[in-house]
This record gives sequence, C-alpha cells and structure tokens, in this order.
Amino acid sequence: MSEPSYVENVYAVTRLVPFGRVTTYGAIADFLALGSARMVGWALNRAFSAGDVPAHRVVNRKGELSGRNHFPTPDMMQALLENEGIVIEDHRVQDFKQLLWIPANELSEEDFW
DNA sequence: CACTTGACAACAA
DNA sequence: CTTGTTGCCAAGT
Repeated sequence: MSEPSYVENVYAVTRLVPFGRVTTYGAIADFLALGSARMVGWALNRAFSAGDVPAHRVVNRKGELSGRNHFPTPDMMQALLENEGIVIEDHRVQDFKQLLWIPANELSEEDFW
C-alpha cells in the first residue's frame, strides 16, 4: 500500500468526526502534527469530491462555515449540519465550543495509526 | 525558478 | 467590525 499522504490523513480524521459534532482545521492539523491548517483546507477542497468524507463537519476556528462555497451548492453544508441536529445561524455553528470535537483530545494518536 | 493563491490559525491594534 | 502580520505548505501561473 502507498504510504498515507497528508491528504489521506485529513480524510481519515474527518471521517472520524462523530455525528452531530464539528471540528476545525487547526484541530486536525494539530492532531496530525504536521503540515498546517492551510493544508487541511487544501485537502478538504477535494475531500467531498474524492469520496465519502463528511467535510461539512469541518469549520474554521470561529465555527464559521467557511467552506460552504465549495460544495455543489452553498446551502448544502448548512443543510447537512442541521440534518445532524446542529444549529446554524449566520453561517456560524451555535454552541460551537460544545459541539467542537478535537481529535487530539478525544482520540489517542496510537488508536488512529 | 519566482511569485501568487488558498475551505486557515492566532494574535495584535 | 476591519486590517495587518507571521507561520505553514502544496499547487497553479
């Protein structure tokens, strides 16, 4: 098997985000301990098209749906999140801090590898 | 090879 | 709220 690229790691972590929860670019970048938040954004850009990656659960550090514009339709991201019970207002996740799921804190690195 | 852009983060003013 | 700065790294021009 090919060695996991940075992009594949981002996909893997994104798939681990629980239903009804969200994570941030920084949280993923911190968990992977390489690259940067920018790389995560770059990777996620292809994520939704690449396969079954719940990219809608990834938001920026303010809880804003910064990537909604990259979905087939800008409304799709919010719709998907609301479908999971997440309340969105003004393109921002309400109770963001509560819903935030940080792999580095909720998950063991060894468990992921 | 040099420069710019990008679903960013974090802080400062 | 906006604007600016620094760090980060790949891809595009």
